[in-house]
Amino acid sequence: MTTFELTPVGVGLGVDGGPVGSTGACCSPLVTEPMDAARAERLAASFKALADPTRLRLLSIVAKSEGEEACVCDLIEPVGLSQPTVSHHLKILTTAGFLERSKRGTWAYYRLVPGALDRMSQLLADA
Amino acid sequence: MTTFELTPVGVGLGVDGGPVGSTGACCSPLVTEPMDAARAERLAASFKALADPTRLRLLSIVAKSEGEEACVCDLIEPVGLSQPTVSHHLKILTTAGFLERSKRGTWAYYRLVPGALDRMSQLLADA
DNA sequence: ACTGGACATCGACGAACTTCGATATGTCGG
DNA sequence: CCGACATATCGAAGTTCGTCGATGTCCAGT
Repeated sequence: MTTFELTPVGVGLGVDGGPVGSTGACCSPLVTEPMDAARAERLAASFKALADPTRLRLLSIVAKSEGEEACVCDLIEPVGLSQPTVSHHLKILTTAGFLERSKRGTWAYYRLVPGALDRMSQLLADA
Repeated sequence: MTTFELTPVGVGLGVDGGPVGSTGACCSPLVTEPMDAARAERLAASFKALADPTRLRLLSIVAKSEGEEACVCDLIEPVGLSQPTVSHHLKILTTAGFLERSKRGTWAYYRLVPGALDRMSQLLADA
């Protein structure tokens, strides 16, 4: 597992419409800088955390829960998967910076990290 | 391959802060509807197309290219992968609705589909 | 202390993904 | 028509991912 990134970092796709030296037909050699591999890797890790239907549903359920938080037991039945699997997905979302965990008593409550999704939104908008 | 979706469809994560019948401690049985499986599947498919560093770099390069379009030969060298691999990624991005292809002569030119990324941005913002 | 419950971790299996070389398709110039 | 080139498609190999059952850990009652 390529170890998901800690937090979604803000970076655009890097558009600026700057004129590039136009070669006649094709294959102009200078694209200056596209998007460095490291940045692409981090961004992809964030999107990867969102690239699963179960995880999107988990985010949705947490978001619409009272107090904007939900414990694992609230999440197992709606998604229809085993408890270890749900726990696994929640860990991925937490490691990626979209959820935060707070344990109270026997239960573990998950809630949305305030600006996380908005930051991803901004990334795509700036593209 | 789970056949990527045709176009990113607009759907929010479904937040509305509505009060749910509060059971005493935990595990309230009624979450009404989180996000139907089909919607989650489509959204996840779109994110999956963005969940790869190479594809993000391809989008970036295309976006900052002159005329906002680039042929495959422009893309192979920057990402440092084989031509079949680049072609493969471009197909995924095209099938997902982020790129469109137009063949002129021997070359295939790819450009961003106008509202595609913005639509994804909106999805996350509405969450 | 012991039992029961909530959650996390581990190990394993099948499916999906990324990548490549080889090959097919299609286009232009001679 | 033929050879050179730009892309796409086709297996195949290696890796990653999603899922589960079994197990470990921690907390609250009795």
